[in-house]
Amino acid sequence: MDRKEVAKIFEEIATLLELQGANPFRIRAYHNGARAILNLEGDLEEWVHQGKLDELAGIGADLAKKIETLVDKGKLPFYDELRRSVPKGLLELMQVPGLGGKKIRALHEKLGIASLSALKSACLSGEVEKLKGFGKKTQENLLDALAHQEAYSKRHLFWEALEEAETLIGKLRKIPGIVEVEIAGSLRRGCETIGDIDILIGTDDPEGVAKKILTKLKPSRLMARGSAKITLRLPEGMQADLRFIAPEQFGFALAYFTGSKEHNIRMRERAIARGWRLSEYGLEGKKSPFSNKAKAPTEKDIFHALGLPYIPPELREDLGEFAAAEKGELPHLVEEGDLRGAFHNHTSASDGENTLEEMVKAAENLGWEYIGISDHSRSSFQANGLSEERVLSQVDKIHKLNSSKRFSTHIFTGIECDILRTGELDFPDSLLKKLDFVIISVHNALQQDEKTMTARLIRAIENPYTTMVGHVTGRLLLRREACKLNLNKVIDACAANGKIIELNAQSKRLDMDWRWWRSAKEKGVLCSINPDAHHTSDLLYLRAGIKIARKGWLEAKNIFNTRSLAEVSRFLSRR
DNA sequence: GCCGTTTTCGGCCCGACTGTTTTCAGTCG
Repeated sequence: MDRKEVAKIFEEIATLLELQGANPFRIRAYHNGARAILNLEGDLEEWVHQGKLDELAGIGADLAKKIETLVDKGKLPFYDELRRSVPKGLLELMQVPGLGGKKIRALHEKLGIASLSALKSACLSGEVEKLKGFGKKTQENLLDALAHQEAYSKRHLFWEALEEAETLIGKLRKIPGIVEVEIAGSLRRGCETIGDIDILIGTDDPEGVAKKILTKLKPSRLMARGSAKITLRLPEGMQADLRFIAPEQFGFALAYFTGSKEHNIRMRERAIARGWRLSEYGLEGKKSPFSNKAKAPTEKDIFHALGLPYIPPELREDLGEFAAAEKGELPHLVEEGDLRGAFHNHTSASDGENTLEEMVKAAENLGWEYIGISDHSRSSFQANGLSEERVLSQVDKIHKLNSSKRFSTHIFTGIECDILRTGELDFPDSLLKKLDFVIISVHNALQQDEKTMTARLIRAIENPYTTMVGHVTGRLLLRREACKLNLNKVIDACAANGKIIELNAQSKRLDMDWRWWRSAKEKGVLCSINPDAHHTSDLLYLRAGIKIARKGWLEAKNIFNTRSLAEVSRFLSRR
């Protein structure tokens, strides 16, 4: 059983316990346990067999035992028993916004409700509003939630949420009375998918500003409206939380609403250890460094007060940032301006929408020193993959363009070469050696089992002409799971063979996942942030790639395309 | 169920909002 399955079972246990009305801290322990497993470095099986599980923060003797049982036996009697004791339909009720363990228990005990359809009928017949603790409004809200369940529980791609949020911010900045506006929440932390957009607004007049916002934005639905926050649904369908805060408290609120929740808990614990109380409004208590209200503290000031250097938002996941900060070992994260070009760009020769010249022109406009062109290889016929002859003719064209000096951006010749089922590459070495670089990618037979897929990739990585691995797991966010793969072994193979791993910045991919980059970097594997562009506008995806690279603790020196044209040329010619 | 410079028991982050209540419970992040 792999880490994802174990984590999923722990999450389900937490939900089942909630339905049973268990101790909330016990429930939290299972959530934390799931998170710890999902984020551990290396192989879960190795951790189990070395008996080191309880070294992980959040895993104690009991959870370690349960993980061992799951990994070794593939099942857990405690979990099976728990599932038997809770009616199956109650789990799906937990997905309904507004329903938690206690309300569901009441619905089940008093009305025998154990499914979404039973809940709907009970609401329609008016039975629900008669229950103690429920009422007419609750019943209406439940019906509304049931009707829109799919839309309301939907998550969004980072890139789409970012575009939406930036448009929103643009509108907000024009509203009088707003002193400061910032994106907070998971979007600011650079998470790959986003539930809702969190915006923090600094103002002395929350009432007046809220009114102006509601008139101007015309939300399709107002979900909540209080004095400190409004929650609304934007016309485009995304949910936004707008929170108001006095300008002098902005730093506290920004830190708080950026999260993550787990990071915040650690921050508050640090405050308590120093005899203070930290909240979104301030740091209070005797000898608080901020008792003098002369100057509004920034996030940096708050970290300093708690004995820490500034921790960038992308790292605030309680995944080791505190330990690193205390040792002065926080990474100096890569920044947008560090990139000098990128690889993995398609043209209309295969399935891109723009010609070679248009792509190079767009790169030049962005100030890139170089651009790598890599159309699909012949087996990707669905993407109009190139034959050997067409590759050679494109290479010829690029050489002529380079020597013509028509563009200030240098063009590298390349290919996105299919990895066939066996791990063989789609083109013979005789062709691959004529190219500046080779990206190897899996585009078919994604269903292979873990062992086969891992061996397939490693064989392709060992080809001497391979430069880098493209979208390594093949996942499509919110649509298709990653293929079954032992990433740990793939990373080791790249380290052993001096191969680069791509961080595919395409908004739907963001692959390899940020959780793996720290260990890749420690093993000395280079990252190339690539847009996988099929249109000139896709080159901008690099912004998302940078965010994910930062989330993976990467520095400029870990990233291939922060290097100069001369350095990159030297590296590529060594193949 | 986890955890420990307040250490093997007794804590566990903290506030906003809604809807049901008439001071608070439940849910959410």
